[in-house]
Amino acid sequence: MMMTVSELSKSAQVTSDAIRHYVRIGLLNPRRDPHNDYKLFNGSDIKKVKFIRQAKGLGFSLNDIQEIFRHESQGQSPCPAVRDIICQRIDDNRIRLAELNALQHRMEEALEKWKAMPDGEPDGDEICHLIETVIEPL
Amino acid sequence: MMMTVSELSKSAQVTSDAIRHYVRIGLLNPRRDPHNDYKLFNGSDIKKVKFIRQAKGLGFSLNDIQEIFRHESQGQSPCPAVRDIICQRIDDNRIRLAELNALQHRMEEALEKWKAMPDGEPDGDEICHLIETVIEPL
DNA sequence: TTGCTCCTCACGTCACGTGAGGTGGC
DNA sequence: TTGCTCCTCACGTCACGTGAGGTGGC
Repeated sequence: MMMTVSELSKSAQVTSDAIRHYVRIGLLNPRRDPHNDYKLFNGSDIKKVKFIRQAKGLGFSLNDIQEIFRHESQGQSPCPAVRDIICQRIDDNRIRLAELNALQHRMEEALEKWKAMPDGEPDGDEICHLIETVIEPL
Repeated sequence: MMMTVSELSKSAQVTSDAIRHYVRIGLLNPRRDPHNDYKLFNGSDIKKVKFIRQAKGLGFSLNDIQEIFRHESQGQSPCPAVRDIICQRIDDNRIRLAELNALQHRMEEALEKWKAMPDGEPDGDEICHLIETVIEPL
């Protein structure tokens, strides 16, 4: 049951370009049709791509996933690394969320403040008074 | 009052690499010392870099800022474009925040669930049962 | 011959950071 | 000569998307 790029992409619900990308970086290693050099995937590749989707949905990067696959191919349990990585991603994302929330507040406050302000014409002194009147985040 | 890269970077509170990057993409156009080819900035460049910092803090990209500078150099008010851009960024960021919040919940739920689960050894069937037992986001 | 899918480069994205290799002034 | 700052490439980051130019099978 060998399949081509587009067949795999349909089975696993990702784009063909994503599949090609995964091959490029070594996440998938399909055999080749000796006649036309087409990539040939098997059932294990479907499982891998579905796994990639799940792991990405949990915040794992393709590099993280590479490492999980390496553990597996060496007969080691990836689970300890997986627990470590997700803890790191949770912390990272908490910081990211705080930053983006702060940004959202700054943007909304600015927009509100600007409602009462006219557009300014360039006067050689200010670049854009709307932006320059906003209090700095730091 | 001409200044070098590092002098400007100190006055404007950004790294020298950032200054060099802004020159590279044309946000700044310093004169050159004919003797040693050093970049020479003036007072207007300090104002520009400070403006860049403020605009970035409000969610504007360097491309957005390029456009604001273009308006200004053509004697047009950048304000209408600035209002449009920030509305777009507010909407974009709202979506991004919702995504990252959902991701945070998924990650925290997974970590919680995994506390009651043992590490698994590779069995040729599963890649990592921790990840594979998590419900998919879609 | 026409369509469809497949292939491989190679560049673009965003805002820098980071070597590598070399220069001018004290 | 030694240190310090400056300079210009040019690559790396993250996960693909997007042409460009070409091939095999119906």
